[in-house]
Amino acid sequence: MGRQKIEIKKIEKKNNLQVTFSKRRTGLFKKAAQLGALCGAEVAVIVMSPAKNVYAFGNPSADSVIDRFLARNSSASNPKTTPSSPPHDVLHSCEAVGGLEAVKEREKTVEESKEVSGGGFRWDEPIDELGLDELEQYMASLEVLKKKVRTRANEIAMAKRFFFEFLGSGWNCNGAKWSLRAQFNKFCQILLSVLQTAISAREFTDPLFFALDSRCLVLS
Amino acid sequence: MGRQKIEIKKIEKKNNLQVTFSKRRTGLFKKAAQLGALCGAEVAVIVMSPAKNVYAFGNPSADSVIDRFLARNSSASNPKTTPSSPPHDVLHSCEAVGGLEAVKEREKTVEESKEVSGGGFRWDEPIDELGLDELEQYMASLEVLKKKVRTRANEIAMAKRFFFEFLGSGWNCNGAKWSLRAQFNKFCQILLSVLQTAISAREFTDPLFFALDSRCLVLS
DNA sequence: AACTATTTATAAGA
DNA sequence: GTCTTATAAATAGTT
Repeated sequence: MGRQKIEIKKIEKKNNLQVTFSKRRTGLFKKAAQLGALCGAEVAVIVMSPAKNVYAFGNPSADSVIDRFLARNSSASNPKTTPSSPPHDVLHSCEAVGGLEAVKEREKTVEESKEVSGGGFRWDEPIDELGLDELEQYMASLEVLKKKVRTRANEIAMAKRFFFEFLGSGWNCNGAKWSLRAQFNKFCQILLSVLQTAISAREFTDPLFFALDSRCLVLS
Repeated sequence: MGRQKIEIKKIEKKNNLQVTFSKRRTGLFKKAAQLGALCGAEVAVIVMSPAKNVYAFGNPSADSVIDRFLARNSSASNPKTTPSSPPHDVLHSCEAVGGLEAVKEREKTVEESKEVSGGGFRWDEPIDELGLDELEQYMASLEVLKKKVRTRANEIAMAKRFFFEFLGSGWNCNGAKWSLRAQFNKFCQILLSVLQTAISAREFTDPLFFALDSRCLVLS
């Protein structure tokens, strides 16, 4: 929102970063204050700069809000987060989000990206019976997948970095078995992080969640 | 910022309030995500509606930022609770740091909830050198984690189903090795689906994506 | 849940 | 840091 549009990615010029950090931190606090004033909501915002300076805003106070937040998260009863939404509601909401055309469009896109991303690698193939040779083949297909992902034209920046960070490490190790385990470990980390971030970042009325949800039902 | 200017004071019409709360909460989270992405800052935002529903955003996670915030505040250094020159409406609701006892109490709570989530299972522990016995132990801890997740109070409906679908299958198989591979395979499927769905379903200006993005950089 | 007229935030420049 | 200004982004009211 200024003289020109900027991409939302890490600002490289340190001078710019400092200025933007200040301006946007101020803006964020202002928005938080307005939300509190307009809606009678309790709000806490904590910001740590890259240099680890801490800034906080709270209405009525950061502490009180954090206090309640933590209390709620460790208490036994939590009305908002009780597991009560039936699958049928979920499906309904999912469809309502985009409309039928949008859903079909999305399905097409998913199909396409499956084909492009897959690179001949069968994600759903059982690997329990594979020997070492086959495991090496398995890893080779992952290599192909890696290349395909690398060249996929419409891969957006985020997904790209996500994949590249993952694919770029732990690949050139000694044995397939080692890689498998290492990869398993890494997947655990990543998935857990994805979930934690998602849980803390979004409402559960979010389309993405419904999509994930039905996806998982299919996968299970 | 709309059809007409509004005063920043409590909205009386309940219908309006609900709508504005939703819109502005979303906007606030988005701003927070952008600040995190642009400046590499850690950000946590907690919002409680008048009806006491809790919404949180965190980069890398609300808990981690709160954790650091409390740690810093209890170590007697001076946090910059009030940034250099905020507008008056912000200033008056910026707050001073709370008492030491309350902080310690909270830290305990944080530790507890960490333990509950982890179930004694170390996600970041290398598993490359483990023998079969240890793998069985490994799986046993996953069983514990499974139980803990099952009973964790603040697990929301979606995340619960997501986890349960995953944890509920392929668990009671013959050997740890089989399970490892099966789990790896399943993780591949799920993660890929998560990404594909996310990629096709959402804009990349979405807060979740920024959150995921910085998360991944940390993980790599 | 979309749309759009406006207001507000802010990127770049002084 | 401050102030200014052109532009991008958020959003109040509307359908």
